Amino acid sequence: MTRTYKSDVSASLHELASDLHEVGLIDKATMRHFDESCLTPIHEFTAEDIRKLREREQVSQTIFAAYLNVSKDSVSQWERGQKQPAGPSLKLLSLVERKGLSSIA
Amino acid sequence: MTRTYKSDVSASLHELASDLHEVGLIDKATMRHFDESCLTPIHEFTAEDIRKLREREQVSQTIFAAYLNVSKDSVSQWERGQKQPAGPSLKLLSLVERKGLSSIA
DNA sequence: CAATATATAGAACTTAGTTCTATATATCAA
DNA sequence: TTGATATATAGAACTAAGTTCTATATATTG
Repeated sequence: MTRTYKSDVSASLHELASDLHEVGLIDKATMRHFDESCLTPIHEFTAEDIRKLREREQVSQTIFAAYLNVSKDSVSQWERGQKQPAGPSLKLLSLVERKGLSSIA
Repeated sequence: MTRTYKSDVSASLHELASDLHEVGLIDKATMRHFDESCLTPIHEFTAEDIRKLREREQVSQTIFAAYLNVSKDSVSQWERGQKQPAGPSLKLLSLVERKGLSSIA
């Protein structure tokens, strides 16, 4: 199964870098840049994007909201372009986009 | 590797329930209750909890913040009890707690 | 010494996220 | 048919999360 390959590699790489850091072979700045370069870049989501994403996962706004731990009204507002998801919400939407709803169950 | 077993099961179960729903064998209400019962319950995090969690992952506030897609100041405020993480932030903290930082890379 | 990483502290600001009510359909069971 | 529920839109009002900024302090590193 290749589905979790990426995160396992990330975990291993981080552990290696972390160990190298502890032993003093790489400094904190390098460690920081390493970590940040590992992070999947996060993009904006249009109202349309969000609705498509939710429909791809075949769930109602209520269920989608429950997965993200936000209110159903928030999801509704996102999909109508009345509110823009920010910070941590964008992160969760990115995770769902890349790894599916069940990855954040 | 057992690390992703849980989410694979979740995915499969959701797909099965989803198919049963499409075929009309279970209604939307049941589908909703099914999905919500699948979600890992989310609890509050004290300032201490968050600091411990971050230290377990061996990263600075800055890096931790980058993973969650929040500002470093927010993490600092959480750890000092000045602000309480809410909704989507709590969800991300729960994911990190259960599956590790790399699971949300 | 100078520069950077890390973390605390506090203040001011913006707006995301919540909650509430109302409206409208569709589905489903009695 | 009727009543109850699921789903979704709409708008208003409120709270506080999250952001950004500045200042301070310490430790580390070139």
